[in-house]
Amino acid sequence: MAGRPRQFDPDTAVEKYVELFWTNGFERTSVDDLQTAVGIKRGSFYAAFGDKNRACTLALDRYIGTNTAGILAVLEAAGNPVDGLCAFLRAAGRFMADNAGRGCLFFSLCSDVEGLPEEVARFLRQHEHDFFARVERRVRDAGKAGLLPEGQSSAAATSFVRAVLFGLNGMARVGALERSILQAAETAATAVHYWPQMARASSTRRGAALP
Amino acid sequence: MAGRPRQFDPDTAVEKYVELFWTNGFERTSVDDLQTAVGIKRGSFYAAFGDKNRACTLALDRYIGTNTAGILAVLEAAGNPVDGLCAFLRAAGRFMADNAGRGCLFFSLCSDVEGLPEEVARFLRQHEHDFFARVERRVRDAGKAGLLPEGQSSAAATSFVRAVLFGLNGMARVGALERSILQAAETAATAVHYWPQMARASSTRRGAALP
DNA sequence: CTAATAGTGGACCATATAGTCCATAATAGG
DNA sequence: CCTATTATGGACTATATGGTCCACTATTAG
Repeated sequence: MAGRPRQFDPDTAVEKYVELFWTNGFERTSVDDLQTAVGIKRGSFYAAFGDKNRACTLALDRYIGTNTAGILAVLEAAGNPVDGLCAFLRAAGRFMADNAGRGCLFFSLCSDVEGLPEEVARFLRQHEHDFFARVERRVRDAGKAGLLPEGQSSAAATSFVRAVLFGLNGMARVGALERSILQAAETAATAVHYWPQMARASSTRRGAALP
Repeated sequence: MAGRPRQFDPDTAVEKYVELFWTNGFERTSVDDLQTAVGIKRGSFYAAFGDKNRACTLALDRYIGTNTAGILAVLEAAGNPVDGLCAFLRAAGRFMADNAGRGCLFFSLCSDVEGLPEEVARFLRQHEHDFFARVERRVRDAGKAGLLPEGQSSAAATSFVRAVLFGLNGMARVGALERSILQAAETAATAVHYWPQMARASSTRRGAALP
């Protein structure tokens, strides 16, 4: 097969795209930005990547393969599921603190999924589902070991973890201090650690029962 | 003072702006949307509101005066600070669950503050600061009563609450189930309830100490 | 050397956007 | 009634955007 060889490396291009989408979000990253970051022109960009949505999806995929996968590895590394969850929350805190101002590309795009093109949105929803399925697996293990708050489903406990992760991301994005982010993660981890000692409902509770 | 009378009510216009910015965010709400929602033309819009940034700030101010203030009232209503914090978290959960897909206008804009025009960003930062100052006041009260996790600063505990709130918002925006959001809030509230019984560091901890 | 193939630059297009301008219309005070 | 004053419609501008097109160029297989 003949043809003129590409004059840029699509792989390192995607790396730059990760950076752009991460720092500026989907809408505020223009095709122009994508071109100039790689030093190519429109023709080359569209030939290589199809369109902005695909470029974003590729960037996301790359991002997940590096950063997100790394955090999930922490979740699954520890022998004890509760230790895994705690280490996971702390690692997430560390990560968010290290990315003050922008947080996590994956969670940030997820938080804005309603406003994204369907193609990107589908990709995100799929991966968000998979991500928390892995969290829930770990939480279920904790449940089998009797380490969840009394009477609480693993779905409920997973929801808490999900909220904390989205929350740490939000904090990073509002520009919270590194220390605040780490403290929040730490407090969440401590709570998880104490799950086995928590009863589900307290006498002062107001809300209705939640299975 | 003479002059042609306005043919629309700026107050109800702002109400519609709240709805628009809340549902679509800042960028995805165009000046055109703002016009047509009120049934006015460009001249009238700019004469009445100045520009898009001011319209957004007005909408935010209105939103805070109704929704945000309402939630803060829950925080401060209960006699016991811990009960206040728990009720506050549950109320936030309820609110987010009731606003699946869009969450809270205030927190959502905060989470995107880096990408907003400076005028709006300043307004947001100011109010975010005030908001959590009020939370922290309540947390400090809890601290005085010895109700924080052992050795944990009120700043740290406040950060946790902050993360949970941003997290509930994120969950609402990813389209989490109503039940998941409520469960997350409930689990967080339970954790707060158990603060007095938590020691700060556990033997299995890894992270460095955080004052 | 030649032809088929694939990449490149950059002009071009349609559309959307925030914001300006101004002639016209509707008031209230004199 | 007249005039100063304010609001209105809507044309207009400048700019940015995602995306298409195509003549041109650099390859390699034969």
